[in-house]
Amino acid sequence: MRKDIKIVFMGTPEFARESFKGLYEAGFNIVGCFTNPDKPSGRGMKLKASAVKEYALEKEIPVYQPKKLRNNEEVLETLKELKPDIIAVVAYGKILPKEIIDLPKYGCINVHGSLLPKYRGPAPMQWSIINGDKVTGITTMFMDVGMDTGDMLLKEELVIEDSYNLEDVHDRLASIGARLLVETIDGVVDGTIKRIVQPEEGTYAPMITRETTKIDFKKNARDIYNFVRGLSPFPGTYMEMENGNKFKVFDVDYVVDSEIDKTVEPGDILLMSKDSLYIRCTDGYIIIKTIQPENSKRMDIKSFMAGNALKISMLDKFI
RNA sequence: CGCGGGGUGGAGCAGUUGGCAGCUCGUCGGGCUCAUAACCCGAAGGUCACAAGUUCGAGUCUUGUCCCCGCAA
Repeated sequence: MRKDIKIVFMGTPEFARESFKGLYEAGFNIVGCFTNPDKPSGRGMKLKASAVKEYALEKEIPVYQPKKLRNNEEVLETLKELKPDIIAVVAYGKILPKEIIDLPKYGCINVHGSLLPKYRGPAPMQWSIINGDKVTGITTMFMDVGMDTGDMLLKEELVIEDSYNLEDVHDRLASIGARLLVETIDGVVDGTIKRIVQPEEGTYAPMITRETTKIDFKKNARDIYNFVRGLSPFPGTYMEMENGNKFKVFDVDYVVDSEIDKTVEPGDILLMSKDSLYIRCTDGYIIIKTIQPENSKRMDIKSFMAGNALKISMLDKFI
């Protein structure tokens, strides 16, 4: 009976909340949840609770928000008192020390947003889209002390449609993850699941930083397209003009054109009209569809060109 | 009191040292005839967020209030 299985859940953002919700609705006995401390965010820097905390409060599950886990006696004591059979970890944002990993009877189970051993690390979904992968998925695994290197349990693939952006992939993987986590725990408890050792070699998906979200027009059209959708709608990408103006870009189309005017260089404006803006890249051009000027909100290109056309001229160049 | 931007006709914006409220688009009507991004003419539509103040006169200056947004997390 699921009700007899005591679970401690650890997670922070929305992606984790889906799994949390999945476990709760599946009827497991969730005895507590760990999530990152409330952080100042939004306008006015007011403290904001994580998505997981909000859900926990709603379901009246005890919440713990330690700043650190390593060498933290209090956390260890708390966990020993909770006596979890399983600790389920989804996008928690902290590395678990060995003494916690070894604590639960059945171990610690993690949901990861890629087909391991590809894309270990913090941003698997983003990089799989950016790299133009056709397929990604969810892997559940037993945690070990490494970064997403534990023994794998269940996998499920997701086809990345050409039209998907990060939000599409994120939402789909979040719900697959929730379902797979429940299946995994069922399987681990009744012993019907077998663990698969990961190959040593894998790839790593590093954190996305602000600096890595700039569009480089010296790349191919298809790569830029993947780059933009892999980072939309959050955190978004941006393009920068020679004069320092920056524009966030959330949605683009692309055209590969070998006949393209060679007098126009990558980064140059190929064409602008009342409702369009085409920018040259290496093997074609990028059609801007959704844009956001600095200090303004995002808008479709038509609205943008209606009011901001004077701020951009054909002579401007994106760098 | 984290930093910053803004509230002007349906949308996006401009509005200089305070002096009749504009632009691009859309809408409606008409013409042309079909335009490799952009055809032409005309019309409707605004208590310039709200309140008070300074002034002969405030979208524009001062003060207060409400609302919205970006960065950063």
